[in-house]
Amino acid sequence: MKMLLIDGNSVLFRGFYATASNNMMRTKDGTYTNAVFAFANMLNKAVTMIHPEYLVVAFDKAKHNFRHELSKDYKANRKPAPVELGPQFALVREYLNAYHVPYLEYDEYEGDDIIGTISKKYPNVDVCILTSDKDMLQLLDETTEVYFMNKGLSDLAVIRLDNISKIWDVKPEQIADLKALMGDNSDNIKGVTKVGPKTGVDLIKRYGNLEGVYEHIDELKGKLKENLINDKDEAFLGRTLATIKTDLKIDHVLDDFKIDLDGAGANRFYEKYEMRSLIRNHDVSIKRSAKHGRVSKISNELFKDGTFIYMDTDEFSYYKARIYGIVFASKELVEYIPYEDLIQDTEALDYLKGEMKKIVYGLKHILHAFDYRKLKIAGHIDDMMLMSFLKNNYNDSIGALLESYGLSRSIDLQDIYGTIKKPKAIDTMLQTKRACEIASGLVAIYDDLKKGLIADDLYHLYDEVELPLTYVLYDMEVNGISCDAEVLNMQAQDIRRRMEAKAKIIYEEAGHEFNINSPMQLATVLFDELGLPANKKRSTNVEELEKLELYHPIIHHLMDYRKDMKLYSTYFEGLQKYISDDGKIHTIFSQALTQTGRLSSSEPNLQNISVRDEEGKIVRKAFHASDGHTLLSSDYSQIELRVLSALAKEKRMQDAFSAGIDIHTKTAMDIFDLSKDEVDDHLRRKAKAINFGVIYGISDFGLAKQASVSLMEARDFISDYFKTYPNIKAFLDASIDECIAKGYVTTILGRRRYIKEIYSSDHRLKEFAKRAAMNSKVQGSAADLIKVAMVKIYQKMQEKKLRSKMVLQIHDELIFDVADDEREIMQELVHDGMISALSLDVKLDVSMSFGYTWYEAK
DNA sequence: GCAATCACG
DNA sequence: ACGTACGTGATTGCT
Repeated sequence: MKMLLIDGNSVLFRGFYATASNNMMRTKDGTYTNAVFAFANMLNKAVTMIHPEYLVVAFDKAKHNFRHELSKDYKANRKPAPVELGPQFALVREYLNAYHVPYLEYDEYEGDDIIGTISKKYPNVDVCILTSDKDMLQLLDETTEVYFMNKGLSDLAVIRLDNISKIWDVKPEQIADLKALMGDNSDNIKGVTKVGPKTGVDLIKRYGNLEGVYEHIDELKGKLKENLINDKDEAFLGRTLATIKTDLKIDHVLDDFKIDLDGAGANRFYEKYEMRSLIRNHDVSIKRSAKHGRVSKISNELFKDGTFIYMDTDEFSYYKARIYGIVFASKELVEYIPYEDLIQDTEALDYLKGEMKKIVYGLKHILHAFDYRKLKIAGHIDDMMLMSFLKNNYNDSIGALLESYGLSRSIDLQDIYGTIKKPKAIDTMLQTKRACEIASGLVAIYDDLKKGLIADDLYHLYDEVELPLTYVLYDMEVNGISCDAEVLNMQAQDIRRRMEAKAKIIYEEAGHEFNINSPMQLATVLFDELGLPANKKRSTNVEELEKLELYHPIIHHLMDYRKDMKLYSTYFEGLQKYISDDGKIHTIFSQALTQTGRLSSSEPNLQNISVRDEEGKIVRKAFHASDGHTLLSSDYSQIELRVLSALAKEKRMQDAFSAGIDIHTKTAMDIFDLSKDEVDDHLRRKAKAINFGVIYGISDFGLAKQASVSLMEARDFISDYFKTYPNIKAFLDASIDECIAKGYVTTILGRRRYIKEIYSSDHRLKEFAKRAAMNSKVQGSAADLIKVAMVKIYQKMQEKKLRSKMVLQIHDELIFDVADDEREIMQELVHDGMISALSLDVKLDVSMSFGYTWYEAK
């Protein structure tokens, strides 16, 4: 049996100084908490290390005791505690009460004496003393050890009889005598003049104790002897003061100290005083088991709030993720159930598929992983990944989320599982620890996060758009889109032959072979060997190559080669490896990634399949509908400009959209003050460039480059544009002002993008922030719009039990795999869903087209 | 692992 | 006087 005795004042003091700084830990209302935080940390660390059956904390009271009676100087030079520490004496008692840790304090005794007495009182109990006071070492014996706090909070030195020499080279019972000789400034024990640790230890080792020293006083000589004689009374008094008493009358029985921690109580304390990182550290049931009854206990406890379900997985596979285990977590319990146990635990499985509310991180991934293993999860499920994405713009990073709440980052996923190339042998202890820490961290954050969403007016966006959308995207990912490997491969071979021929020509022009794919080697050939005029950065991108086209025939071939290389490696060849056994490509839609609220698509990216030129566009011939189905492509026309005109309330532009006039032509007419017939292709291109420029966050330089006009001309365009559309100008200015005022900009549904660069003193960054602020409102609102449309259309399709499937989203375009007998209903449903997703102050328009392949449906 | 390039909206 | 269009992902070469 073990008992942990904590020297309260000593631990609190040392904890305070270990964490003291200019910017000390304090709560929102200014209460300093650093010492209590450190105290709690040490207490929990010791409890974890020792696993005591008994626990008690002893404090000093700032009263007079027998030592003061003996010496008026005792502790007389003590300075009062720093003002930041003072109130924490009461706070630590509140903490101990909350945690159900017994503590003792007496007017007439010091903490040391309480600990001394208890440590000697129970011969059958092994005693561990947590302190930072070296005096305590005098209590060491066969059954007593001291856990000694060093400088920081990180390590605890365990001092036993056999290693006491680490601190003092004397025996425990000699420590008071040693102190009597050398004195102790903190207690104002004067000691013998000119005797310090060195002489003191020397004397004690030679003569055993004070009595021994004075019996042999004649063996000493000189000043030392003189001082010893002069200070004899002082020395004996000092020993009495320094001796920890072990015979106090303490009115307690052992059972009073029986450990009975109230983890939930401690958690409430941590919550109240904003020490959330400690929440996971208390003695929750971090276990690896599937003990019968455990899960039902969780469900009973947390029926109202929901239980946290954390899926422990590596990141090697998305659709067929390996589930190592599931953590069930609540505020009181954290339990890791290994997969092998889980699948036999009917209670746990029933709980998962039952209607009780659950909270997860990354729902869509869990749905896939569960589906692959034939596991079920149902009920209302909150997804903290989506919540934190909306609240803080954290893109799919548990680490960042936990850290932002003052919780430590926990162990990196890669430290447990390694990488796909270098998988690790799994340390199950570490694995369990990590998963449980994350789960309990997320539990601690949930309420706050939800409150934050509501406070930031983001809850509707979460609950009515993002969360339902997760199920839509899950379905789209499951559906996939059929892709014919043969079609891709035929083209791939064609292109490869074409490229090889091109390469030969290029080598001839260059005079030797080199790696055309290496921009560095290519730059050498072009700028050094062929002597073509180099740009500042020796860039070889198309933009620069185009400028060189007239200088040398090699340029044209290079551009062809580059284009073919891209098509070959990324599309015609590259896409083939993503075709699964079902003949389909299943992309992954990231819902919590982009800065603006758009989706992103990866493995493979199906949002950047070639379309702009004919050679590339034929990739789309490989994507086709399933049997008895036809692909339907439906895209918003000019969605971002329409959103802009609505947000800016720019009547002239809104009217043009309502009238169905070509917007770029209309812009050219308006800014150049021309009739429709006077606007030629060239002018329309300029107008188009400026329209795009406005969406991207206008800059004269960017426009000049894009529209190939002079900087002067670009400035004039912009000035004319803003004169024509003054509300656009006002809107853009207001967007920047909003960003400066609040640190973020909002979309039509309240989605936020934080742009801290707006406060940068770096001109470049600040200008970027302004453009991003302008663009994000438009791009983000358009993203809101199509997300709502997707949810509405999906719900309608479910209601009507249609067999057609939504398969892709490309920012302003939706692709459906439509059952042939559902073409009419789908056309109407999709059209209406997209047009009326949100009520905007502008007419929306979609263009729709059917085709067996994606190429034809355009 | 990063830079350069280029595919899309 | 800065050096710039906004948002993504995949491939390649190179350190």
